[in-house]
Amino acid sequence: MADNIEQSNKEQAEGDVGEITPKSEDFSRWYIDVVRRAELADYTPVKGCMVIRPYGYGIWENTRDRLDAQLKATGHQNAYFPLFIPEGHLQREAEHVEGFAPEVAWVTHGGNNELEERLAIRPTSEAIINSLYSKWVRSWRDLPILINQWANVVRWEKVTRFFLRTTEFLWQEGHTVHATEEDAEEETLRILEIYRSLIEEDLAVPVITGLKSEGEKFAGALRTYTLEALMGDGRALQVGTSHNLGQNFSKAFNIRFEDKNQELVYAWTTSWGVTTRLIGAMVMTHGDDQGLQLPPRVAPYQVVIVPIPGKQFEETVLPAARSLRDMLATAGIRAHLDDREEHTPGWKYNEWELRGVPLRAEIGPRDVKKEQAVLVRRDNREKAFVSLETVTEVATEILESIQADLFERASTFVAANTRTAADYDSFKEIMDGPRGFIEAPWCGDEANEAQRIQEDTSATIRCLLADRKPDGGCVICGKPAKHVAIFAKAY
RNA sequence: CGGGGCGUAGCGCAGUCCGGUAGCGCACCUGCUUCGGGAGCAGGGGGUCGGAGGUUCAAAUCCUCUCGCCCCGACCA
Repeated sequence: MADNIEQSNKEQAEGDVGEITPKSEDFSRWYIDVVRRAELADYTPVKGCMVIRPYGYGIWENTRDRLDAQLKATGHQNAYFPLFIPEGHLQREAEHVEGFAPEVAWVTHGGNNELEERLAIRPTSEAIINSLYSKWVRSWRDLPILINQWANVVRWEKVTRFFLRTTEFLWQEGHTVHATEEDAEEETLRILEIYRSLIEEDLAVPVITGLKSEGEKFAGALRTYTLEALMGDGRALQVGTSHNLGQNFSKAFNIRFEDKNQELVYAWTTSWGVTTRLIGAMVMTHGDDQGLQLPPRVAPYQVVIVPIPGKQFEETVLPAARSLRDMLATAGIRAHLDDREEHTPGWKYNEWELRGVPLRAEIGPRDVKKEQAVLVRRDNREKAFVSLETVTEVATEILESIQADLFERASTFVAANTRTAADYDSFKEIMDGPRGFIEAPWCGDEANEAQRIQEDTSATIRCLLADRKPDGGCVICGKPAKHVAIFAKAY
């Protein structure tokens, strides 16, 4: 007993570093520790709902701005639809209601009066948006309609986790209407590619893209395309979906138009979304035992400047640090000067590494004399002494290099954890061991085979590789395979 | 929603078995000295022990109920 107390006192005496559980010891705890210590999010008095704190929200704003620009560039416009959906509207598409029913939150009263018709708090907006589209679409000349909405949605989840699954979350949802099936399919794939570039190039999170199986597709969709990322604990995380809804919703909501042949026909619709879950994916992909690691393109601060105190601090070092900040800002770099007097430089180094700032600039009395700054990378701690004359160019280059290296490192991990399984025994062995992605041929039998594999191994079909032809028999039953599937245990 | 664990100062915990005026480290406040990898000394402030009932002269501690969080399983971005 005395030993335990001594032990715990010793650990405490070593400082705050121990506040983050090592990644290898307990991945889930590590994730929660990083999210809280980096001040991305915190718990609230509302069960299942988190607050996204300014630093975390800054990441979301940068992510959002990048995606928004891409959507605008491809002809989409933003709009805003009601938070409430009348119950009758939600029920118009049968599969859709059934899919979402268990997780809808209902408004039953306005003030003290019970409502005649309950209002759903949107779990997604197909129902409300498509009902309006039916008013707006008359002629082929009205198409396509390309609308996106940035909004919050609510899904009554039983188990929640910061960013990955919360009762309320932020997202964008695009809803488009097209004249032909080909146009709708083209839109669905165009968005998939925009998502891929956002997630891989801006968030530096590698993904596998593909088609959802019938059992996993969006409720009411004809086809669902997905982007799947692999987390450090060997589990897959769906980070975006793009749905070709076919004519299911246009029929349910009566979206018809007169085509060039003067025929009244149903339109083709799509919907697609990414959420604040992207932040969780990024944390888990790049973080380490020191804490968070942010890709420069979405980091709220790309460079943090830590001035080193000494004699004549106010007269020499501090002005130099301010001027460095201004130079970086002028060059378009998001730079933050940490001029707090209550912390030592060493403390600040640790703090900003924990918060994932990609690049640190130190400037002290010696640097002022030499007219230089010291640049230190968060990812590998590589140090560079750089003349103030070229510091913005060098910093820009290093940030680009960090962006590329983060993606590279993550890709190496995914490649090392993507395995093929020739037979069911080796499949089970992988899922018992390191998990990760398993690529294997699959016969397409949902009811029996896909369920069996989940019961046996807890893996599910994450996606079907659209451009790959299977050779050999189904990994589960041995019957002729129809698809090459990616299996994994999902979040 | 089932199984397990945890709620004591901002954070991490001890104290609970065996009831008796709530403690430690870090953080915070004041002052001085410091500052190139989580500074030192001195002084100081802060807690309805998750919540509600109950037992008792007396409850963080015992009993009942309840809420929240975490982990593992079944459903979802």
